[in-house]
Amino acid sequence: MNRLDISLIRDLPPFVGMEVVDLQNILAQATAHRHEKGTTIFSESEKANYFYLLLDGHIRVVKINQNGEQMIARYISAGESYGIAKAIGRDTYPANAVAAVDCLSLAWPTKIWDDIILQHPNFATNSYQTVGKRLFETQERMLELATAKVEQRVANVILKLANQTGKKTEEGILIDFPISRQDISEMTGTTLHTVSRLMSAWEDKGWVKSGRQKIVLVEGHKLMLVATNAAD
Amino acid sequence: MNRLDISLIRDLPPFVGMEVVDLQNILAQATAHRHEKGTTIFSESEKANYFYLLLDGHIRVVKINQNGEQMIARYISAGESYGIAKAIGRDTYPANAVAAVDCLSLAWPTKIWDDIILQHPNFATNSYQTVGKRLFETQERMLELATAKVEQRVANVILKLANQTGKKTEEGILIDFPISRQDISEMTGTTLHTVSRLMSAWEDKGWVKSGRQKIVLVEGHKLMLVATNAAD
DNA sequence: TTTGTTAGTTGCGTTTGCGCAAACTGAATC
DNA sequence: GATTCAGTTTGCGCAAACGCAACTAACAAA
Repeated sequence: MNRLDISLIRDLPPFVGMEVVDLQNILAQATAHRHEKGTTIFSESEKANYFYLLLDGHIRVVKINQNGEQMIARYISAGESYGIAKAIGRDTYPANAVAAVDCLSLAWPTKIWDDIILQHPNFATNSYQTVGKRLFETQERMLELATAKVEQRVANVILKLANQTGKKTEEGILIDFPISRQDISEMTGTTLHTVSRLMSAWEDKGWVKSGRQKIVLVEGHKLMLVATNAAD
Repeated sequence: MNRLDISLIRDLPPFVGMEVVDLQNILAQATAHRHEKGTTIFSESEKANYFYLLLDGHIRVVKINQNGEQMIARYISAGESYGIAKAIGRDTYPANAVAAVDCLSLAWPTKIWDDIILQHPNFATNSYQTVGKRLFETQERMLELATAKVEQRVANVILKLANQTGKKTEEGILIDFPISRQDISEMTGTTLHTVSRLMSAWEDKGWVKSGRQKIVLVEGHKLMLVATNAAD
């Protein structure tokens, strides 16, 4: 196994302020994993043997119901930890994780979680904060799902994605990983058809440019108006 | 101020296995609060000066959007802690808490949170587990909101409430606090009209008995079929 | 007892968004 | 270059659920 360099993690939130020795110690227990685009990294209710830190790529966190209908709970971006079942007092994963593109992660055995938490209070604090933030965001999304119209929800999701993972280009802000109409629909609780219709309409107005699994946000403020219910 | 008796909390999950001295110490720092039905205990984004343990009653956790539309995020039952902003790495409350009936709580100043966590690992574990469970449940509800029909969602909510807070009576299982059609609609992302229509239909079939802010579940298995999409 | 208030019911028309189906497009593969 | 396939677009009809409005029922306060 290769020696991993502490520069990989040194500047990430969970590790700031840690001694070099500690970082080396933590890294020594990690293994690097490559996940090909489309691969399932872990599944819901599976035994949580590892917890992960995403170094590069994008991961889709997905919940599936009995009928096979699914919803994208969130996207994980580089620098974020995931699969941290222990942080939520579980020993199984609460959802499925799928690589949205080719990904690179560090993985630690879950059995060393307690040690790490104990020895690195900063890491602990950060983990619980992450969980807290996710709970808060999920509640916000639920409120939106319950009160906002499809149009607003779709506009909102595009704005959020552009904000989080957007790359400036000549045309506008490009969402930096392949994302389909189906994906958007699974984030907003609607159908790909409805998403397609909405996006076509916005494209006609010049607010977005989009193609196959590609979305470029051109006039963010216009979508903002849609998201905040400009109808009234 | 009255001396509080450790029997109040001794048997609750966060405190099991704690020494009597520790319990007394913790209790000595708590104050008892009475919250009249309908009172707002705290509001979203308000500074989290206290965290609470509900001794008696039921609390509604509510999120409100810009248009004043609201959604009930969850109900807190006796024995549960709430307002534990620190456990999710915040210093403001993430939602509003309203007493659904007259309530009795213990309150601790948030500034002693870190001490308690440090000195009582069991309390810490339990808190994080609580947060984790709430995250999981919220995600499940979001999935349901996104994929299930109104009818199923309403059926599900009634079943859950009956399960969690149900009291056996001659007629069936009574949901043990006043709950209106409006409340149900705010838990399921629909309107009180639709809830009323559904409940009337179920009442006609004899599956539930309901009145003013009262719901009795008569034939749970029938509602179960509705909840799990018996349509197909 | 009367009056006011809050909760619940129900009919009717409307709208949003779904479901189905068919066609189209661009990228990858052979 | 032909073929295949996944992703996308779009038309059309329909149903679920909403919104409005009017009315009724239960409870509380005067």
